[in-house]
Amino acid sequence: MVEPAKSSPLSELRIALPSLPMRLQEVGRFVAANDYDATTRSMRDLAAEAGADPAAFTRLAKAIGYSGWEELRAALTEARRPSQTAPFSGRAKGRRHGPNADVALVIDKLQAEAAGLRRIPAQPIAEAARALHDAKRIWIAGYRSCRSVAELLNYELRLFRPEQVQLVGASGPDDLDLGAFRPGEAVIVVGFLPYTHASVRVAQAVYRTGATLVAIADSLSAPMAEGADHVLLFEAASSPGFFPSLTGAIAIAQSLAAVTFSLGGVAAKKRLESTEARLAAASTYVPEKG
Amino acid sequence: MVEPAKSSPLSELRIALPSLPMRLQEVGRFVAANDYDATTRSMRDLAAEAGADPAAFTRLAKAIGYSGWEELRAALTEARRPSQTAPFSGRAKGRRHGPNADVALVIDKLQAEAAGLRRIPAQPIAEAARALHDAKRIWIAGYRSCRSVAELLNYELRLFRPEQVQLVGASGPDDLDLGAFRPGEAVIVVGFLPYTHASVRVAQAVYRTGATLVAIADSLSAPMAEGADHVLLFEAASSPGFFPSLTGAIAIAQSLAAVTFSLGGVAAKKRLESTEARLAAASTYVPEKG
DNA sequence: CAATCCATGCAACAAATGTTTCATGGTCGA
DNA sequence: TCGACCATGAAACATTTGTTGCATGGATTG
Repeated sequence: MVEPAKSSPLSELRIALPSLPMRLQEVGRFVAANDYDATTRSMRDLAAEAGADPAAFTRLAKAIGYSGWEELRAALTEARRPSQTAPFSGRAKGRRHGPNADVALVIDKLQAEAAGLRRIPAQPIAEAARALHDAKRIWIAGYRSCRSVAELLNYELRLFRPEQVQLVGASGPDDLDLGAFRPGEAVIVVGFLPYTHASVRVAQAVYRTGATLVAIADSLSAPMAEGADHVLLFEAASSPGFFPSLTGAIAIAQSLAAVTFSLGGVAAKKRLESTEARLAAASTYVPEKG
Repeated sequence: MVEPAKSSPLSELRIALPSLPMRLQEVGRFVAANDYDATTRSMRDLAAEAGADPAAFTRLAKAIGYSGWEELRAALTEARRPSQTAPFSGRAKGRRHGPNADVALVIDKLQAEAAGLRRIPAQPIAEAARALHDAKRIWIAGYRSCRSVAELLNYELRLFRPEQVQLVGASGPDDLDLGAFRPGEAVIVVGFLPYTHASVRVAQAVYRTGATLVAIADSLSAPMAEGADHVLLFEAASSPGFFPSLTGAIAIAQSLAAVTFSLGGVAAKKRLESTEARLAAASTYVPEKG
């Protein structure tokens, strides 16, 4: 038999799963679903919880190419090892090539992003959320790669404030919306270096019209951050790679939405529930299986 | 003696550390620094690596108030369990009101997201990137809140592979694209609970057509993950709040793009540079000052 | 200086672990 | 229908696990 290219034990398991005997499939699914317990608890413990025979675990491991459960579990624990102390990162740093160089790159990147998240100031987010809560209407603008952030924010806010949240440029050219800002409304602009002209134009329009400006940016000196009422900073360049990191911006956006929702109290909750009910009625989602 | 408030076993360990015998301090520091290995490997193994006596571990555990090493390890294991709420969210939940409640919510959320990022397995991402690199064409699908992830991925990949990357449903109804998948092409599907019918349909179409399926999902048992060639897992429910977290998915998407780019070598680099040059010529961006 | 205490390594212990073997029951093909 | 085959559970196996008792050696105290 030709040995397939080595990969994550979990995916090995998953691809071999359909061709296995029924009981081993059950056990295999259990392992895949509880892989953390698989690495930490004992075989007999797992067997008891899965309602299966201990021997089934050994057999499963052998069926997918390991010498036994012990070896499978060792592979799982290595695969689950947190990125900060990853097995190869130390060695791989010496030689920047080879099969592990890619893994090292991913590990570095995730590690840097996690560190960047911890440096995001929390207080400004809470304050901005209050501003959003008080706003009669919320506009959201973001261009190019920042558009994903803007759309996410738009999506989540609309879940519980559907009529009052709107993407800039959603229903026509941006310029039409730029004149529609009013005092008492809030405008969120997302952007980082290099800054698009479009986002700067939005910021200037907000300034002119007297609306409240919330900037999500990578620097205090960003064009859309100047004169903003709330500036929420994240680190776009903190991680290796060739694109600015957006994880910080996404985390800010989601925190912002979460706090705004929590400020909304029972009214927001009711709104969210009715939205969810409508989506369920339209059978947008696959029903959960027991 | 008054028992201090129960907290993480690691912090219990740290505060008790200075008052311990020298050898137990060594061992304690070793455990604190390698707590992942402490939960997965055996006491004797750790002793060998730390250059200490196995018994020292039992003694250490007893010295800080546990019945033995086994109980200490169980506590460490529980503390490390993924998908749990942030360590100090318990405290924040106590006082859910007051002016700082919002800030606490944000801090909890960011902290949890950062922890979640570290638990993302790196290896599958590197493998999936290789699959993308080898693919003749790349399709990307994501619906509702996951659309932002899909669009970001689409944006970044198109920076250096413009003709070969495409959003499913970008140029018409989804159904047209579903029949266009071919073997040798790759399709990325992003989704988490609750899963949309649309994303599942895409996954099924991929399966039918023999293309390579890369799933970015929150669970191995997600409908689009079954039968996928690569499954990239993130924790959507790891952070407090009312909405699944997308930071993990974004981080995965960006890592995926970064590695794929790095695999592309000089050709990808040239492509990226020419794209940037075109954007600059169209004066999309505000020129940098200073 | 002597007596004591305590930290520390070693070795033996019982318990629990992963593995293997064997008997059983079911399924498929001739 | 019979035979071969395989999946499956129960029990026995050797190994490894965490623990504890004991001897040693250095530090502390009177």
